[in-house]
Amino acid sequence: MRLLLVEDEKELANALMAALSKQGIVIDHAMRLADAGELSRQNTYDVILLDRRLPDGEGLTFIPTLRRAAVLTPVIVLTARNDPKERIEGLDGGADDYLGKPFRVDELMARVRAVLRRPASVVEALIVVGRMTIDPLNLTVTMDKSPFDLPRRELLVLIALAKRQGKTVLRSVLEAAVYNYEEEIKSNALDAHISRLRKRLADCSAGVSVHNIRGVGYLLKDEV
Amino acid sequence: MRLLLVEDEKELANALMAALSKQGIVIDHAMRLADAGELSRQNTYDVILLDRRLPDGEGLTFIPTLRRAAVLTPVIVLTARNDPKERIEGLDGGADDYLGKPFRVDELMARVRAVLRRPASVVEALIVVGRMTIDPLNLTVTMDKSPFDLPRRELLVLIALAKRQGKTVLRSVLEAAVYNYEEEIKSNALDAHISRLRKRLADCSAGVSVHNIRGVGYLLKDEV
DNA sequence: TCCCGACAATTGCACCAGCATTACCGGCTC
DNA sequence: GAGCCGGTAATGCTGGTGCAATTGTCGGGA
Repeated sequence: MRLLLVEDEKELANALMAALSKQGIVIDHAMRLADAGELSRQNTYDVILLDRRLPDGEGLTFIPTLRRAAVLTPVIVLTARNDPKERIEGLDGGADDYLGKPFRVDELMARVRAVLRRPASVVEALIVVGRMTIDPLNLTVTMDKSPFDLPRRELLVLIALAKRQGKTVLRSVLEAAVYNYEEEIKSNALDAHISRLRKRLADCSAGVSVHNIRGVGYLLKDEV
Repeated sequence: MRLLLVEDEKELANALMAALSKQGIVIDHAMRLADAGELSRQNTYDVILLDRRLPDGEGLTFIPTLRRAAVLTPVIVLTARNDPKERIEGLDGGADDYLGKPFRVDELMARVRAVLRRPASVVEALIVVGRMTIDPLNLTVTMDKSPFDLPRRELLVLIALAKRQGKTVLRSVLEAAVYNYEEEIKSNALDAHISRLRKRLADCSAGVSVHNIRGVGYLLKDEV
């Protein structure tokens, strides 16, 4: 097994490397995000262990970078920043697991094993629907090849719907897609976005429409 | 999303159910392992939340039981037993995640989402009957490959029947499939749903029909 | 064969949760 | 301060669902 450790505290890193290599695990060690990026381009890892506080930035930003490069390796975030809010940020930032420091090496190993049990995740490609092409990674939409700008929240709704194009998306999933779990939604903000999005799509005759499944959620459909 | 909560502390269970059902999540609640087993046989869940200390045994033993029955639903263990040793036991026991009590509901939700991000159980069987294809996991029905929308309760009836296609489904089982075990039914609500479902299936000439076995239950049959 | 009681099917009705739309307004940016 | 974005709330609307009354069907016993 090959593992990438992104961690700037030398002591911890060395301890980990000592412990893990005893178990036959190959470890590459990066102290900075830049190095980590380089390494991950050159090698294929089974797991990435990622510290959040790094000399050249917040570790979490590394996850989107990876995914954009179609690297699906599971990421476990290791960090002292371990209150619930931070953990939620981490998980929703794309981490597969989140482990607060200090931790025991054998717990870490257990989590590594748990993460590896999971089947690999999918790559997200471009989604074509109606006259639109949607890039969920770069958060862009083009319409007949020319850029199509949307307000941020409407964009997020559209992307969430497009990702499961033709299938119903639960209302709660949409909410999760549009809102940080901190900012809770009062009132019908989501409905308002849907309504505005619909109007916009209709105005441009985008070739798609948003349908409602009462009591369940919404779905995006190609128009016939 | 459908979720099985296995937890014997009523207070916690109620709080969770209140919070989660607001997010459009359907929750079934079991207080004992035995009930959990029964429920998991009758339904397909997206996630299982599992307490360890249960009146009829250690919760962890439930995981092998599930896997042996080829149920791949991810399991998140919730428990007060939260020292590292216990956590390792949990994760190596097959849990996909492990969350110590007390926890915040939004952290739980974040972990649920993290676990669901993997498109794991795509393996789930689709049920084909007549011109319809029924996906009991996503609660969707397609008819000749185009989506076929049904009211929620009728959908649940149809799925329950389809799962035992050609075999009789007890009236009581149907009721359990459609209603939370809390909300009891007065009158003949179930009959009404059956009636409406029949009408709808006939109108679309779906190629299936719902038969009654007097005094016992109903069954779904391919039309000849 | 007919009758009767029990169970099942159907349908109209009424209620209300959930949805759609729109106007308004505060905040942010340029 | 003009304009866009986005959250809130008021309003009207719709469709799903529970209920009950009515009608239909089955099957056993006289």
